[in-house]
Amino acid sequence: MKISTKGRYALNIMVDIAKNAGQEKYISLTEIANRLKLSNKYLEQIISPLNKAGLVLSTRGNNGGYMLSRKPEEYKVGDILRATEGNLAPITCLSDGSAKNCPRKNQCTTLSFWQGLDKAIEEYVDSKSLQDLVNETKSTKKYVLK
Amino acid sequence: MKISTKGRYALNIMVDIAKNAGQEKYISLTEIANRLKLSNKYLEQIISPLNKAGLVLSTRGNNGGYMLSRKPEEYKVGDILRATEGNLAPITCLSDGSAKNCPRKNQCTTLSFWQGLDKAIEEYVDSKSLQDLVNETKSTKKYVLK
DNA sequence: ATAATTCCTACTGGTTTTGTATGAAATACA
DNA sequence: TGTATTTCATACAAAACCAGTAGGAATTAT
Repeated sequence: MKISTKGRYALNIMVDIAKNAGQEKYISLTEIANRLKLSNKYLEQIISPLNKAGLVLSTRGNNGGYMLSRKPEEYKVGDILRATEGNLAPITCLSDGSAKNCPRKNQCTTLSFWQGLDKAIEEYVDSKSLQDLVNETKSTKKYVLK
Repeated sequence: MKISTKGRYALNIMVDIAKNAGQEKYISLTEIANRLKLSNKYLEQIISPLNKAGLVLSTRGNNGGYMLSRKPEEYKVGDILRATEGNLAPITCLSDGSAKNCPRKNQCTTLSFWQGLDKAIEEYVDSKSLQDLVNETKSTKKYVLK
């Protein structure tokens, strides 16, 4: 029951953009990758679905890059994860819809349990916003003061 | 974010035992596999950790098999899933404990989000019992009456 | 003895994950 | 206009993981 690096890195990317560009300007993936210490090329593949889903805006060419399309508080974390992970449903028959016309539907004693788990997950990830993550940034005050 | 067949089949096995043997007698895996229409050999591998974790009791030899070690209402579904899936934590650094001494711990803006997701999942799976699943069995009355 | 059963471990084909690699298309700027 | 920079698209590949199959040893009732 693991989230892949795509989902994890996608959150990191979005937090990085929120903190370093927001909706003010475009920043390049190279810049983001350097800060996150992750492969530029791999991040390209991860930001692509975010771009297609309209979660970020992009421009090509020199001085191009990405920026947020909304305010950080207007992104549910669930939006970001679903765009990159595909679907958070814990079992396939829920995510591909096959549960609805499953021949064993009436004999299945676990379906509603899984539906409940799916709901618990969706409700949690949709209860948090990108701004909530940005707010997690630890204060560096003690180092500054010293 | 998918549960593997191990976790899914483990629940099916436990429900089957609860419905057909409970703590009264031992039933063989062959019998269970036939009812579930799953591979006997594969189920052997799945029931093994359940046995080692003490969630079922077993006897070998002729007329051997498995039975529950407790009443169905005394199993949290989470117990069964954790025994077979290993761990339900959505990211590795939570399940292997590496988050605690992670060098980037203070810069990590997503850790508490993932901890919260983990908690939401654990709380849900621990709020349901094996008996809850058994109770999901649909009535076959309409067929009987017909 | 024999048949039935759990228990143990190795193997395997397929899929998914986690990237790398190559290059085309677009853009700013000198 | 040419060059550097950037996104965008697609192919490739190693490693890990998943979902089972296979063979046989140990145990037990009859």
